[in-house]
Amino acid sequence: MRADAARNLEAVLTTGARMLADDPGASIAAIAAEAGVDRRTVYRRFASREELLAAIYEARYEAVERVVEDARLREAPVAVALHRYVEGIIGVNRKWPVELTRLKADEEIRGRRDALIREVDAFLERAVSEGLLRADLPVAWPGALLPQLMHLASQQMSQLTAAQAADLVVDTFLRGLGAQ
Amino acid sequence: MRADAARNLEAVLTTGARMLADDPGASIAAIAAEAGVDRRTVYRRFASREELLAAIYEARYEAVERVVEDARLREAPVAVALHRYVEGIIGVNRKWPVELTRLKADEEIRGRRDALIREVDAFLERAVSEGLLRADLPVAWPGALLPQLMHLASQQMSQLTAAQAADLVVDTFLRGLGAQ
DNA sequence: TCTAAGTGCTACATTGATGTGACAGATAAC
DNA sequence: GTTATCTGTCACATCAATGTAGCACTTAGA
Repeated sequence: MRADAARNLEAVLTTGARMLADDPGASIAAIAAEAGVDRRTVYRRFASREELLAAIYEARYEAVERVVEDARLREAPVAVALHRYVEGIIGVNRKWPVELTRLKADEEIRGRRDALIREVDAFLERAVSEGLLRADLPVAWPGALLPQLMHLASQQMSQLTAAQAADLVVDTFLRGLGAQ
Repeated sequence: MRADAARNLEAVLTTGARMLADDPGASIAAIAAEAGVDRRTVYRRFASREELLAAIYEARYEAVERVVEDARLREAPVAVALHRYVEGIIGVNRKWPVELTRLKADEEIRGRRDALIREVDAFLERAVSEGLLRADLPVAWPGALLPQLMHLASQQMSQLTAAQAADLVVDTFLRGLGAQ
């Protein structure tokens, strides 16, 4: 692929992620314009809107999978792994802010998503069994809360670096906002 | 208004809130079908899609305002007011799960929204000054976190009553998920 | 029972987004 | 400088959703 074509492709993907996160109904024309290319150029790369979305999700998943791998959720000390995971995901959220839940579930993507969820769930169970997390709460709660916290910090605390935002998220996750 | 018309109107509003929360691009035809009425019936009540959305937002705002009022955020003991507020909002979230942020900001609605935010922010400041909340975190953080927590509990913990979900939210908000 | 209010249905015009075709011009890579 | 690649533009077909119209039918409320 020619270098300018690669640049345009990258611009379309990241711009698309940003705009679709803001408005899931954003048109391809609007995304193309914002990315500085013609609508037709997008259609040359992606046969349909569906395919563009899939490519964006794919890009995000790849980034998330790399973060999970680097965090070594199975072996590293839980506190260390947690912080590394959170910091990594905040970075991903900022580059690929697209919301995944409304995905029309390509079978293969769904499988990868489930695998990631299982990985993180297993990690959280380890955190409970090693005494980092409380054991007196609904099992689904930590796994649901953590992504929300990371999402929130990624968006609202945009003046913080990913590392600082991760400090805040981990601190909030473990200690809450109550005094003492 | 005739009683059956009022029933239909109510069904359109609540069904619309539910479907739009799930998919912001849901068509009026789909909402009408799900609510068990004809598309044309919706257009008789609301001149445009815009107006239907405004009516749904309006309904949600009214419910939120009632909750804020009942919680007596200015006078009641902070711990009591917090729990009452959280429980009330979780109830509202469940009846009117629509996401407000993407609203096209009718001027009057925007004003009411800002007033609500100010009210809650002032309450959270009081909670800090009375020693319920930590003072060593970014000021915007608690105000951003609390709605997310309530949203999460409303959706994910659907098996809990509003009161139980509020217990969970308040406990998480104040203590976090860390052991000890 | 009567009547006005409300609804469902069929049909139609309009708009905006999607997706495709052909071609001339630009530019990265050699 | 040459060439294969990539792009922008004009044009067109299609499709789904929005919004409107008239008419026959149903039903709540007196």
